[in-house]
Amino acid sequence: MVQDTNDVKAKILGAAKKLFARNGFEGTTVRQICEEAGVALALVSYHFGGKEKVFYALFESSIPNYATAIYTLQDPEADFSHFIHEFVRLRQTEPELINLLQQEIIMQSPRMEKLQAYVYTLWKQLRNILEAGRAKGCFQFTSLKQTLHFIIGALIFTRNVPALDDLFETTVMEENSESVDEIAACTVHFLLNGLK
Amino acid sequence: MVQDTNDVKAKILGAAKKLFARNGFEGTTVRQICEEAGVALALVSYHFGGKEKVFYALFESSIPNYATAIYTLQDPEADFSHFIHEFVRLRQTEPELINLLQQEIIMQSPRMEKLQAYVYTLWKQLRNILEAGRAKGCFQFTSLKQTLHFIIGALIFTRNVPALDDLFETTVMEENSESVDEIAACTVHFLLNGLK
DNA sequence: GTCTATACTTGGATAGAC
DNA sequence: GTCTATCCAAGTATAGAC
Repeated sequence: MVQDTNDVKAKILGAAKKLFARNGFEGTTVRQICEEAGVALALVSYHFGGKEKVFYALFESSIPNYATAIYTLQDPEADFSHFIHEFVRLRQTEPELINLLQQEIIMQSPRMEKLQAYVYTLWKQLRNILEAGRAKGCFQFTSLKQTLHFIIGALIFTRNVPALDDLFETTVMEENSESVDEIAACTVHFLLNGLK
Repeated sequence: MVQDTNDVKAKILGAAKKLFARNGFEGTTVRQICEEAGVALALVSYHFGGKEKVFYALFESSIPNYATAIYTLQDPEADFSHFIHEFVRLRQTEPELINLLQQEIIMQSPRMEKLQAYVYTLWKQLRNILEAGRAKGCFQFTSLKQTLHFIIGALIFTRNVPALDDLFETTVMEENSESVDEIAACTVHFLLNGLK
């Protein structure tokens, strides 16, 4: 596989990531992707075998590398903090991908079937941490299901939401350009308190 | 306007709500809507003037009636609790609508422009409550922006997510069939702790 | 007001030249 | 490997009968 091939494939993936995140899978056309990527229409089919294959290729490259951390569950609070930090980092690194994933989850799209495996291991870790914490007495909550929904919802909800920007128009510049670690620390603090 | 007209319009709205929530605006066809509603293809255009008008009609009926509560901000904790209860009730009453709204928000769809007004008043209330609580010292948080994102994310994230159901397969039946008030109380508890 | 049939547009995928 | 031109399926909206 020569260099040019990788260039084109990467350009298509980049364009698709941007457009899928913004307009959804159905709302994005192959023509848009190719125009954004600056390549001919036929190349999506040639390199990937169709629009849907491009979609899956987006996740195959990024997500599996993420959920590799092993949690001992000896110190659930530390594990929780680590998990949140990792997720916030992923969300900052790949906002479009998280955005897209969120769409597919709430739509219960037919594509979720193949994405399920990635997502499951991710949230299974979180569930294990929560249960270990409850057993050890450092977390208190009545409904595991509700608690998981709170946390996942708070984590996955995209930060780049113009519809919310209006809410900050009159605010003093108190919190612009926060670093990943600051955001993660803030998130851990909020969620950990919720578990008391 | 005779009764039959309302019946057909209601059937179309019901079908559209269900399908939009599940497949998104772009992922839903007028043919699907009409088939689901059991009416002829032409009637969407006849009664509403097109697919997009059906979409807006869905929100015009439900959302404005919601955001009418007035908050005095004398007791931010009580206001917060009331706000959460109202939202949880809305989410339980109109899960498809919240689902759809969430999609449109995170996609930053072109339709959000017309929905913005509804959404803005809703979250402006929440923002006011948070700021009042911070001023009075009953809420502590560093970033208003992050905090709003946590709460909105936790609230708006759909509860009916098959992709998450697998996470509960081995759980004992600890928390099935929770009532609206139970869920709301649980939510208030979690989020209020996060604000300490 | 509701139906069937159809016009018109757009989308995904491919054929074939280079 | 990449392009242009084209095919075919599916979409929205409308015309016209009832």
